Amino acid sequence: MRLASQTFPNPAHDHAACIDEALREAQRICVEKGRKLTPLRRRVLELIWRGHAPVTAYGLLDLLVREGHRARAPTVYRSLDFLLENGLVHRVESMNAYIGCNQPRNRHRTGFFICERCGDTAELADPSLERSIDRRAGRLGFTVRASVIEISGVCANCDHA
Amino acid sequence: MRLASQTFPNPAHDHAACIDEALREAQRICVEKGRKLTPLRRRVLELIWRGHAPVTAYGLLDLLVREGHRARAPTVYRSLDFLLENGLVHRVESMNAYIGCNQPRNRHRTGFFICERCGDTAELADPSLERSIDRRAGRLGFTVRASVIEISGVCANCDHA
DNA sequence: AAGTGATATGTGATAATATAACAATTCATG
DNA sequence: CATGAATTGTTATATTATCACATATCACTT
Repeated sequence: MRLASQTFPNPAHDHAACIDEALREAQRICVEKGRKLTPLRRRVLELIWRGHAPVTAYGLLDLLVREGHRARAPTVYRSLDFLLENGLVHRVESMNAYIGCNQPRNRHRTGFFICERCGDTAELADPSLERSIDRRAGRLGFTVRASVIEISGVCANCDHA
Repeated sequence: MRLASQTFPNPAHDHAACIDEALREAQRICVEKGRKLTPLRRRVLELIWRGHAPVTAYGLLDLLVREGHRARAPTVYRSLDFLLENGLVHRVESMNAYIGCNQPRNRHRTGFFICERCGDTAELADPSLERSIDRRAGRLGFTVRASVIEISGVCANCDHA
């Protein structure tokens, strides 16, 4: 099973399975890397995967506190740092928010299509987009290290609604 | 004369002329639109054009205060809002910073190549990049409203140095 | 020139996002 | 169980951004 679609999630998909697979995959990756997916980190990742929309750090903090965890900002940011380092989540710069990575084994340069209505976000590695960037970088003599590609608009689900 | 290059600025370029042209063009655009480029807004724009690297809002505030202006955060943000609305500056999401727009007459979707060493940034409208995004959006049934494309790395000037 | 409404700016407070610094705890390993 | 490394807790603070309301300025009318 794929972790998450390269398109927008079907509103009817089995999201419990989706979360479950994301957590299993994260666990496997951490084991392989010799990193520890502690209960806290695991819980934060799970909360991020609650939906397919980006969540803010303070949103996560709220969720943790609500469920009785005596957490503060640094706790959340440290977990996020761990998850980011290990490619398990991405930061959405234009929203100061975080979203689960759907292909954590690929050190890809991905882009996000973010729906302004429902918040749902599709992450995708688009080779033609990457080639465009690389070509342009080449012409500039620019060495690419990281790329932020965040496209906002309205997804098909919301457009039809 | 072009407002600013579509490539990285030549370190030897006449930056005073660069600023001057940006301000004249901004003035013309405001007149055409019936908007007022007040002394404050003009000064903020000028400070943004001090260099070719993005500047933060509080960085601008510092500069204003240093030159004796009794400014506070809202003053700066209001000027930035005006300049953004009128396409005279862009916000760089990945840096929480602002940079002068080099083609303020085009309602373009541009991308930024940002040098991590010197901060200098090249803004460019890349039709092939736009096509890639539009094609992908089309396949997703996604309606694009805005795009954030920010590529970080090392520019040729710094790479050779 | 004075009145009026719209626009712009000043000012103090606060919200939202993120990190620093140090203490306490846990955990793997010898 | 002793030890050091990694993780988490805790307090404070830095950074980025907005709100709310007061004041000032400007364009237009009379």
